[in-house]
Amino acid sequence: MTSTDTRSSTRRAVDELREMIFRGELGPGSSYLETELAETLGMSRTPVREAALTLEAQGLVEVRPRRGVRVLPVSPQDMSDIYDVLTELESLAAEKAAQQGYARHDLRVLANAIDDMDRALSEKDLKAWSAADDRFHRELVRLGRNKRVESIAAMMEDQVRRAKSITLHMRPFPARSNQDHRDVLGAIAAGNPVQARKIHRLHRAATREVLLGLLEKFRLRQL
Amino acid sequence: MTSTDTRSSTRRAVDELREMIFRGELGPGSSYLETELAETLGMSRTPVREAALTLEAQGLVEVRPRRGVRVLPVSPQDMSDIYDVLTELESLAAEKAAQQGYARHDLRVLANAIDDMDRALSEKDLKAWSAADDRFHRELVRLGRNKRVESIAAMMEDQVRRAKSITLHMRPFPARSNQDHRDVLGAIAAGNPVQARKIHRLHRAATREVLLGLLEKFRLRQL
DNA sequence: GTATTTTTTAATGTATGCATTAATTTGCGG
DNA sequence: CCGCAAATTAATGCATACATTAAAAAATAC
Repeated sequence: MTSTDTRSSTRRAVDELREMIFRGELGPGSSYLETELAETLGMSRTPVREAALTLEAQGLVEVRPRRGVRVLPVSPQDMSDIYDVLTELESLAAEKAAQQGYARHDLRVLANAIDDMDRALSEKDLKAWSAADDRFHRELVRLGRNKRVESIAAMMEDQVRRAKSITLHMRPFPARSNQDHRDVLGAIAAGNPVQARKIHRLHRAATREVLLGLLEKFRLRQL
Repeated sequence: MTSTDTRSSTRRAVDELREMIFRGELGPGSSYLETELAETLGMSRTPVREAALTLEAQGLVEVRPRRGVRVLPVSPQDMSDIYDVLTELESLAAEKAAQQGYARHDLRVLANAIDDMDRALSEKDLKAWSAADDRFHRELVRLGRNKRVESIAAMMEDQVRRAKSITLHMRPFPARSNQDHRDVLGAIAAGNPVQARKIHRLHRAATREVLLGLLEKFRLRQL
């Protein structure tokens, strides 16, 4: 574990800081000095600075001269903006995926994710459901075959990760959700781009409403 | 000019390298060692490295260990991907802008850009036309009031900047284009989100087709 | 007690040095 | 001559040092 880590220090810093942010170990809104972080990660400031710049570009932190690296909190407005972007880009991906002429075989990751969600739901395992849901969305985007969409969607997902995991257990049980997933898969398999886009857009819009409603209901101004 | 530049070296490096990339002084596909760039910019490697990371996150260069900083070329596939993203996000912006209830006054930057395009066209000044066109699109996105969309659209525009300026003079005279702009403006002023989205989407899709057609016609595989 | 200026502190921005290691060149056997 | 191994080169990754300067604290004036 110590000797076989071939990653550069900068890379390690990026990976570890990301995880710490996702786990909430670096609190949203709090600031950390380069020196502290370097100390924590057991390396010098140089790779930490480079990691901070990278994370800033990914929209996870803000580097403020002399005030340290600040973990960006996510407001309801941010959530709204991000889900709007995801809705557009994933709908595009669904449309494009339906145009690729994929065979059943190409769609099996998607199908498996749907099955996993069903299973997780029947076992009331929200965490597993959420993981499978992410897998579905990520694979859908991948099938759309647009590198920019892939990386932007990944960035947006990262930005809402904390907020999603916090609200996961407040959500109404996502029973209906999987029907949408099946319909999207069906439209893609049938090579129907218009339908794929339309269904997925509605699905995403619904998720957005649920999420934003929760933030409102529980007065979550900052995540 | 020397004493009043308050920007940090890293910031200067980012700005100057960006400009050099846009102007083609750093050729697409070519690589440059950190040392060379530092030499060129008259600073040490540290800020150059940081700038390179930033530019990498913006999708303008690729940092390859021991092979230097490579200016990313843009392929027809890239153009296609990027225009798809811009089409989606700007259409969203147009829709949202139409929902904001903007008064004539709020839309005057948009209106001015349209007038500038007309003027530029009548004077056959393509460069001025292009600048005004960019202004129109940037302002449209701004009016959509979504920070993520703003920054993503700016990134995508940067990535195609070189390619656009190269193909500018190969394009058919963009005479009809401004009617679309006026219609979008009209739909926003009228508070008609559906219409605004629809028109803008068609407008963008048309631009996309023209651009991709040009790349095909002139066999531009790499820009 | 509050506002203003001065002093102090400390975090950053940048340069530099050096070990590491990928890439290149050289040398050697076939 | 060609393929492969050893030696060399050089670009990077990282640590470190230090000047700069914003922020904080202290001192002073009001």
